[in-house]
Amino acid sequence: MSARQVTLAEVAKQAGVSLATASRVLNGSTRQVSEDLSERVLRTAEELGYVPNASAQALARNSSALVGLVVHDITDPYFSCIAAGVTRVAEAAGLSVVLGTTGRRPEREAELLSTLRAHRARAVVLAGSRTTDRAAQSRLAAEIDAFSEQGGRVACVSQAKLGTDTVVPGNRAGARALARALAGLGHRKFAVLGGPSELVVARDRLAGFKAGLADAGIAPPVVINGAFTRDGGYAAAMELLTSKSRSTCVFAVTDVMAMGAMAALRERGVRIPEDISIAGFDDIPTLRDTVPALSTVRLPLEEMGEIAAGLVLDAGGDEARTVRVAGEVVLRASTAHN
Amino acid sequence: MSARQVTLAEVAKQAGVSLATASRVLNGSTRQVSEDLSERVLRTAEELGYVPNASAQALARNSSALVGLVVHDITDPYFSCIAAGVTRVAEAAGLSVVLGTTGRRPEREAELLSTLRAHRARAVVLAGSRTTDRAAQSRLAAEIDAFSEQGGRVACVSQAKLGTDTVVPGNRAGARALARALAGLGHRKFAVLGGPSELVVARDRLAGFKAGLADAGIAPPVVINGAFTRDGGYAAAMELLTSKSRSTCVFAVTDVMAMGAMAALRERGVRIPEDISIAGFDDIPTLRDTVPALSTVRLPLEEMGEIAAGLVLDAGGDEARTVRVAGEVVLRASTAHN
DNA sequence: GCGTGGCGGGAAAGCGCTTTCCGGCGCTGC
DNA sequence: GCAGCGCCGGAAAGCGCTTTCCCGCCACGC
Repeated sequence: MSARQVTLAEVAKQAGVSLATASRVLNGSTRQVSEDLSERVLRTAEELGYVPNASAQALARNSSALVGLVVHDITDPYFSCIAAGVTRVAEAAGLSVVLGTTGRRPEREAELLSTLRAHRARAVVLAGSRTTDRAAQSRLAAEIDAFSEQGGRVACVSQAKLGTDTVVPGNRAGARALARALAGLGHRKFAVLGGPSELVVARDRLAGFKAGLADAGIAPPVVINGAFTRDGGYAAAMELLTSKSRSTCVFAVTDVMAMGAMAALRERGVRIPEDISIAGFDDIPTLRDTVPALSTVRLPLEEMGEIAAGLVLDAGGDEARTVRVAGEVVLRASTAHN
Repeated sequence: MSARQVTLAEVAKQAGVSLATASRVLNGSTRQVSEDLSERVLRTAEELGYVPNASAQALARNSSALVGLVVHDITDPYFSCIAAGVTRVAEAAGLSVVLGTTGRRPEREAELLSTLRAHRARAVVLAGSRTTDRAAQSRLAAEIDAFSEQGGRVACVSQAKLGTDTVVPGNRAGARALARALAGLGHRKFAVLGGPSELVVARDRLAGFKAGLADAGIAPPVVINGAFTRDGGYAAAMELLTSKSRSTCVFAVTDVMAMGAMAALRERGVRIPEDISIAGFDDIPTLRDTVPALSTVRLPLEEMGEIAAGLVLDAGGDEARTVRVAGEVVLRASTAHN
């Protein structure tokens, strides 16, 4: 084992050309190489099974074929959808995706960025939710600066960051429209299962929802915060049930939380939507077949990943670009007239 | 922008030591460095914000801090769970995961492996399902050889491959046990929604299920093949419905397919489990809250990812190791007595 | 006929690290 | 008191590639 790798030098020697020529042929350069030399090199490379050493190329070019992707939890369908979009675009561009997961610890984001910088990643997509944790934020900001100084681009999904390209889903507007739609069904008493208050996404959705209720002249909702996960939704719903507030409609700021909440409600014998209506946010594809079908705000998650990757890959100016994607209210069986 | 990166040389100069010493301090070497020099280097590195150039290290060491992970579709919860396990272990070991997706095209697997080889990835976990496509298989086999020759380790999940470490879920045994359990509920007429016949996983599960039915003295099931996806399950179930076979119980070889199948049945007004029972395989966590709760065979997916990563990261002997993980039959509300 | 340019090939200088090898120094053991 | 050894620091040789620079060659213009 460990038969050493075929190098460019070997190919060049075998083909009877110089290193420079071989390099020019095998890796697009601006310089031309004559037809016959070129063909000879190509053939030799093929015969020898030459595979360029990406580290060496990265070192020589000071830029690698890697693009980073940072998510909280790849298991969460929200992130895996975005990841699918990012990888599709990156792979189409001949780049490899390096996946980093934070496990929802804010400080990991900066660490991962630093690693990515060490690898001279060409670009990185930050899909995590922005927190309001000051220390983590400023450490992250510093890393983002360092990363772009070094020549890499960074794009964020759903979090506007200092001078980075951004894909911004209509969290506020979507939640607001949802609130109005639910009010249109006749509901007057609402509860919101919110995410942790330091997550900006959670806050935006909550704020939008409140605004929508206000639009309809409805009293502010009861708000219960929980983790941004299935279990968080479950716990929040349990808390809601014991709180004796008599809401007729619950908005969970995330489809995944809504799933947990529905489980809790069912467990307690609360019927959906007869006893209580429930809506989520994201429209996770994997969850579309659940019963009752979940009312939600559809976000084109994979597309958002593609857009982010697109932004980060075509160099663009120095200008930070922002692409807004709208959420679309989708009312299904989990919400009924009141 | 593009303020050049701080290099080891700068740190060394600033700290007044040689390159060698700085390298020894900053990146664990066997050689000792005196207390005061060591501390000086560390401090200088910190002040300057030194981050080692991973490409250069990889080149010099001829081995990178990258481990590959190849899946068909990161959006599929089966794969995202495995991915979570792999990344957890890899990140804990200070390595970065590069994620490759095949989009279920068999030939992509070899391509990705080749890219990974170019990057001198230390190891790779192949989580895709093995196909019986001869050409793709032999191309893949060649790449696996090349990869390990070059010093990288490769592990497969659910597909025994030439001399690679493997994590083998009990597909056959699990499906067999499931069949017996369902027979125990009194069912006598079964249908199986199988995956594409060239996928070994699909075939194993089907074979195991048949064996289980045989154990119980039950006639072979009607088999309908479809894609290994939600839509595949939907289509297969539709076909089943039009086929007029009067099965009382359906086994979809995958939870995701089962979800599609349930959607199809519901659409046609078939009640689950009153009119027909249905079971899946995998026990996808995201799908555990669906109604009716899906009977299935539980596989510890994240753990499988962890095991695979563990195998591939601790060097081990030349021996190819195989770890079997058992599936556990979980009967829930989607299957009823007949 | 000779100067001028353009073109394609090759030599060689890096890119930022790791690691081998060498040399100096302070000990130990006789 | 000195040979010998272990220890630690530094010089320098790569690792495999890209790219600059130079050089020879040919076509062309006067």
